[in-house]
Amino acid sequence: MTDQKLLFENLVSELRRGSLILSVLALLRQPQYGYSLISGLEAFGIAIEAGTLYPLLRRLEKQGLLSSEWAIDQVRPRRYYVLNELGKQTLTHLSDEWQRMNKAMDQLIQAPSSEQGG
Amino acid sequence: MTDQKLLFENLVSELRRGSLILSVLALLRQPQYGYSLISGLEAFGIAIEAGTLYPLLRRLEKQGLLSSEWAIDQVRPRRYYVLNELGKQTLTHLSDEWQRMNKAMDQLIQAPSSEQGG
DNA sequence: TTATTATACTGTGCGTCACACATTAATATC
DNA sequence: GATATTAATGTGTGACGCACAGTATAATAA
Repeated sequence: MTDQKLLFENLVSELRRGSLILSVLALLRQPQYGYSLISGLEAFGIAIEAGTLYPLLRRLEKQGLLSSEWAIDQVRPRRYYVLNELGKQTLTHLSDEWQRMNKAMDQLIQAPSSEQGG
Repeated sequence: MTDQKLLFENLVSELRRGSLILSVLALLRQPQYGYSLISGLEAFGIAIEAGTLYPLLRRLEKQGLLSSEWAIDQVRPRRYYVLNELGKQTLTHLSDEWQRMNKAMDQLIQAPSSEQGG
């Protein structure tokens, strides 16, 4: 891979970074286990590494946004995560913030350069 | 500040993080100096710390997306930054990626929870 | 004379992502 | 029956980048 491609990949990583948590929270309105989250997000075109997701889930649980439990009555043992009350509130707040940022970014990107600066 | 507020601020930071570079690049289609970027972004509702911006500008220049020069013929010496060719291309690519992510996030957030999982 | 605004910069700490790795078992393939 | 792939969950380390708290200077405004 060329330097420029590496640079661009890096910038995209950084861009994606912020939205990771929000997308995970959004999916977790319904109970999900790690592996299903990965494929679920991928179906939406959002890539997340297992080594990123699992620590993230633990962190979010530690911060009190999720609760989790093992389901052993399935083909394979799975640990299900789901939003709790604080998690739902946080999702709402973060969504609002996202929408807000979104409008700002749209204006910024689509604003003709000539109207900037000055 | 309460723990929960701190937590939320932290999550918002993380959310904002990805879009910082994109918004800076977008403004830099026109020559800008650091301080004008800060106020310019603030006018769009995007907060960025001076201690975040200046290292970012230097990094982007080092990565070959910007060029900069001092303007000493003004009331105060200012260092102007502007996108170069690679920077413009990068901005285009990142914007596309942003739009893509955006659609995905919209679907994720607005999708009724009942259609998820399973 | 003091406070505020304008302007640029640095150093350090902390949080978080990505990558590589480890582990186990159910399927699918040969 | 042996081998590969998929399903599933984790850990440890490195590197990167933001935020915060500073430093510094000078032009304005009070």
